[in-house]
Amino acid sequence: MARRASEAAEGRRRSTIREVADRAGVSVATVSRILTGSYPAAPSTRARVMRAVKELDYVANAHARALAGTPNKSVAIVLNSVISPHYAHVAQGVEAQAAAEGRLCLIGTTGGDPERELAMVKFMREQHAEAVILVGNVVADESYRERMGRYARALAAIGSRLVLCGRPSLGPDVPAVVVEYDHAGGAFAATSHLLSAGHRRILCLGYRAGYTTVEGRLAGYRRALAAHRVPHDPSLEVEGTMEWHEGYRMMTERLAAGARDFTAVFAVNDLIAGGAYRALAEHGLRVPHDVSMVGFDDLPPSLDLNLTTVHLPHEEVGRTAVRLALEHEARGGAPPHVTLGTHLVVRDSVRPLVS
Amino acid sequence: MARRASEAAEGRRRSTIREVADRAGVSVATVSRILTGSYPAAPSTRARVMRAVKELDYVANAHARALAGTPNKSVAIVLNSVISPHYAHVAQGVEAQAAAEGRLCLIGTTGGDPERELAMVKFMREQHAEAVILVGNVVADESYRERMGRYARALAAIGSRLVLCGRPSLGPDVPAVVVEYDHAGGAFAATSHLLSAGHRRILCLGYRAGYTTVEGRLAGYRRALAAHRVPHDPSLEVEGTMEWHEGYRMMTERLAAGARDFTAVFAVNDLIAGGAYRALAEHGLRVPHDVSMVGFDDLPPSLDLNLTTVHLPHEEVGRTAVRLALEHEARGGAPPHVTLGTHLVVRDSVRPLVS
DNA sequence: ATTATTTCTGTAACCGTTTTCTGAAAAACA
DNA sequence: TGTTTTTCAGAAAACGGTTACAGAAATAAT
Repeated sequence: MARRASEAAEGRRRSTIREVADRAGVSVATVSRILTGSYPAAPSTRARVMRAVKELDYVANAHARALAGTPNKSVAIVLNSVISPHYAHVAQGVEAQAAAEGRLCLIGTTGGDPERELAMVKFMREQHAEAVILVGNVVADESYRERMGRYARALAAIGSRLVLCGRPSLGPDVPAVVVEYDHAGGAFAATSHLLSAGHRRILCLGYRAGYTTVEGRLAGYRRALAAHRVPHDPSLEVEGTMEWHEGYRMMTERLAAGARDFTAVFAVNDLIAGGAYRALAEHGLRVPHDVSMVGFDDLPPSLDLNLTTVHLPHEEVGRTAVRLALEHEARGGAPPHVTLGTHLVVRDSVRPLVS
Repeated sequence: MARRASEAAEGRRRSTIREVADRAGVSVATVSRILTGSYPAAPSTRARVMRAVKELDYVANAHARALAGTPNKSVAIVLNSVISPHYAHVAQGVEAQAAAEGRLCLIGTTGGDPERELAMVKFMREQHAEAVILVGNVVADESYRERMGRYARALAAIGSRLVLCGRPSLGPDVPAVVVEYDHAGGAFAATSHLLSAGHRRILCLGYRAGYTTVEGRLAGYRRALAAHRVPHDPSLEVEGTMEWHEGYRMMTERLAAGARDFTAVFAVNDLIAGGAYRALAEHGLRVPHDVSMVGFDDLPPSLDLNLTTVHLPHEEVGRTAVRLALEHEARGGAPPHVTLGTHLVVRDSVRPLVS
């Protein structure tokens, strides 16, 4: 009994190409050639080899194969978490494009911790990933910037690529492909939409310093206000993270605090919008009848809430990241930097302000 | 110019342990020992080696390392798609547990195609994954069953594990770890909740033959009806896939077809519930005032809709899958089979029926 | 029947590590 | 100082494939 357990623990060796060769009565070279299809073999030999493969349930050792020449093509994606719908959609795009280009997809998460992200990049480099795709926000201090720069250059030196996805470049000395969204443009459009409906007191939910995507969205919000000559009121910008319960908290606190001093809400993402929506409902306030609202992301919750929101091409960003990285790997030159456009999806969460 | 491009295309070789050794004036063995920490080295030697490593930006080749002994610990997850929140949560659990146990996480998607799933399993076997975790539904015919059985046995023979996650066993001759949900139990609870509120005409949205999770949920629905001695009416079971727009379609068609012949809805998942919700709203019907509703999954949309639903421990399933697979790998014996419980989360989408 | 081709298969070097075995130098002891 | 023990570092053999090179067998050409 104990023996059986330890036997299982060790795990019997998997069969090797040599065993296949012996069983088929040929050399390992012949087996290799037949399996990789790199050279025509006599039909009878081929049949014998295939039979041996089947009988032994042989599969090649990807590590050995990678070592010997045929590189094991793969692409790595590193993100905060898989459960955030935004990241999930990007990951889906990456995976799809990677599969389409015959690449395996390695995945790792960081929980938003820059240290873990750096460790992941190093790890993926060991795995010989052809591209390491970093998705989403981090707060990047100088030490981070410098170390990530080293990694980027090291990757570039061996024909691999660092890709920054949905975040800005780290500077000219950090050779990385960048695929960004036009956060500011989207926020400008969303806020303008509210302003055009006559709203002037627009609550902005989800401000947070250091997070570049949020900062971009906030900038768009402010620019729109300025363009409509609406004075900027800092008290309308509420700080919080990009989660449902934070949206709920921010709105609940605001309503509890006293007078309702806004007629519309710009949420920096749909999750926040969802939480705020519920908080409003609990205070008997309805969207869009009592309060207008726009979100950002166009992820599933906005469909349920019938929310007007800014559409981001999540999957396309993932696909583009992979495509550009592999193209650039082949072509060389300066790493491309693209900004993908956004557009407003108008549903039914905004009403003209009647005063 | 052309030269520069081709130079980039080839990608200069990455530095090897030999180059580090030469630069530090020691042998490769010493470098290896210092880097793996497998043996104490003299401080001065150590310093020289570390400096060389830094200067060359050296990282070990994971493939060579795996080949030479230290196996490259990894766990593979294979799922239909990453964007489905359910799969995303499971994937998160898998990734978290894998990281906690010091494993890399390989990921692949199949789009629900059994052939692609089989190919993925083979592929992951080549990569020496310690566990291959299959998540979610497939329609399994006899040929699939037989081939997957072969793979499972081949994996078992080398001390690796096949894990079926959220789907039933393939039979006693297919050695696989199974981590299931109690779909029927959850559906029983959800339907009973509606029945206890006095509802008798309960629409079941999302029936689909061959999909085991759906079949389990449907069975629970029927069992609850039987337990309350409510006659079974097949016309109340509407066929559709598990997506938002399908929920919308099913409900829209139902309402367009004529009389409203139900007072409550049991959606086989929250996405369907969300779509149905919107369709109801467009017909001026409100949840829960006019129609009661329960969903299944307890994923984000249910929070936005304030939906009473069946909670599934998605992440826990992922974590359990990894944990059991690795434990079993170490211990041996018969592969474990666990069924994780569910519970009803009561929010505000059900009202007692007043007749 | 020879010779010249063509087609197929075997031998062996190599990919970049880890690790066992062994030897040299340094430290501890007498 | 000579001997024994301990520390540290090197040489070389794996690991499991691919592939350049060369040789044998089979076919085609003379």
